[in-house]
Amino acid sequence: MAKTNKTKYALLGVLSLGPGSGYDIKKFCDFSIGHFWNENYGHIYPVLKQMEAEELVTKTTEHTEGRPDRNVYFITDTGRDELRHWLLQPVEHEPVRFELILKIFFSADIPVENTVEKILQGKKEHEELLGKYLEIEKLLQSEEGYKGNPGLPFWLATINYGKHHVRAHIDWCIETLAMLEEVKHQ
Amino acid sequence: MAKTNKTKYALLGVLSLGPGSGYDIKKFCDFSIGHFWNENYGHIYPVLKQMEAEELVTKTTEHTEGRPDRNVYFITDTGRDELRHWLLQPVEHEPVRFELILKIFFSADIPVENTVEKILQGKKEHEELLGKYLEIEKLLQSEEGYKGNPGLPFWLATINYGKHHVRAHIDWCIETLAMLEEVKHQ
DNA sequence: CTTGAACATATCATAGTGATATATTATTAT
DNA sequence: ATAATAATATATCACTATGATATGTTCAAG
Repeated sequence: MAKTNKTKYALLGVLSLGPGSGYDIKKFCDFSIGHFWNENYGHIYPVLKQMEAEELVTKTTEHTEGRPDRNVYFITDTGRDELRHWLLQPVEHEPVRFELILKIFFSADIPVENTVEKILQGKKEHEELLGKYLEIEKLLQSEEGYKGNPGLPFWLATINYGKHHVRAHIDWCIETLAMLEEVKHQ
Repeated sequence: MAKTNKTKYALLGVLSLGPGSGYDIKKFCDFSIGHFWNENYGHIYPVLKQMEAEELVTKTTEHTEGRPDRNVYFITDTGRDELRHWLLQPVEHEPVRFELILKIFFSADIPVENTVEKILQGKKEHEELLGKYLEIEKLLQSEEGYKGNPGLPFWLATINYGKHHVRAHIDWCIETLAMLEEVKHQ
């Protein structure tokens, strides 16, 4: 059996919150779930077509002046069933590939300064991410529209996931920088 | 420009530690770098061929009785240069896809028990992983062969990375389970 | 004496990535 | 005023990655 198409379920999930075009979906992904889920046009458009053929979504085309037609997709009842079914399934094992750690593993013969540079760069990026997460968290916890929404605790949990992982990364950076200092003075 | 082939550099890295067959490389990946880097045969064999054409590796074929020929690959000086060049480059941005978190995000209408089940399962798996990492760490720090090896601090850093991330995940599980308890009693 | 793990290479269908093509409108900077 | 660029919108391409499967032997454990 080949790999299952995860994009399909991600798109069903997004469309379950409201109809939208491929472009809208991409925007939503980048803004709301981008910190744990990546989507790109190269996959969104073909998968939407495939989902239409499977009757998981329907399409209405809005004609606009100047710009290309807007293909707005709506989730069907079949689509909601398929999403629900997938949500109830246990999570599949996911392969990992952390390029930074791969480089560290093979970096014994590389000038320490270069490795330090890489880790400092990653630390900075993760600190910025942490700031972003704290802002989103504050926004979600504020009055604006979200209060009482049954999805809120779940959205906060995804932000909390980001916070934990980013902090773990920052802590690792600090410890690894200390290790590299020791290596330098040997 | 298409994505750069990361497998190539991973294989160069493994072969820089010593020659081996595709099968040997796969074993090494699973055993030594599997906690942060995934490789599979579907990519190893074709990429080794491609690397041979690029003269990054050379091949010698060992004939054996019964079993298929063993194609043993050796890294060339060109290969070492290419590896070194890649190691010095900054780390590229990597897309993320955490299926568990995607499911959590869309789980407001799913029975809480089902979500609890998923998180408990993930927590258990990560606790087992943590145990495994602590064992590997102890092994690396013990006398057996590794003492004084210039790679040791770097290998320990990759294990430390695993420890931090696994602990972050476990902590998130605990907090999320508490959140779900609250949701249940509302 | 049979089941299964280890040894060893290879291919296939499917899935995912990032870049690019195309074209208009609105906004911002010089 | 005008040039640059960001936003809106869809689509495709080349390449990379995954997991399953095919093929076939040897050796150890039950």
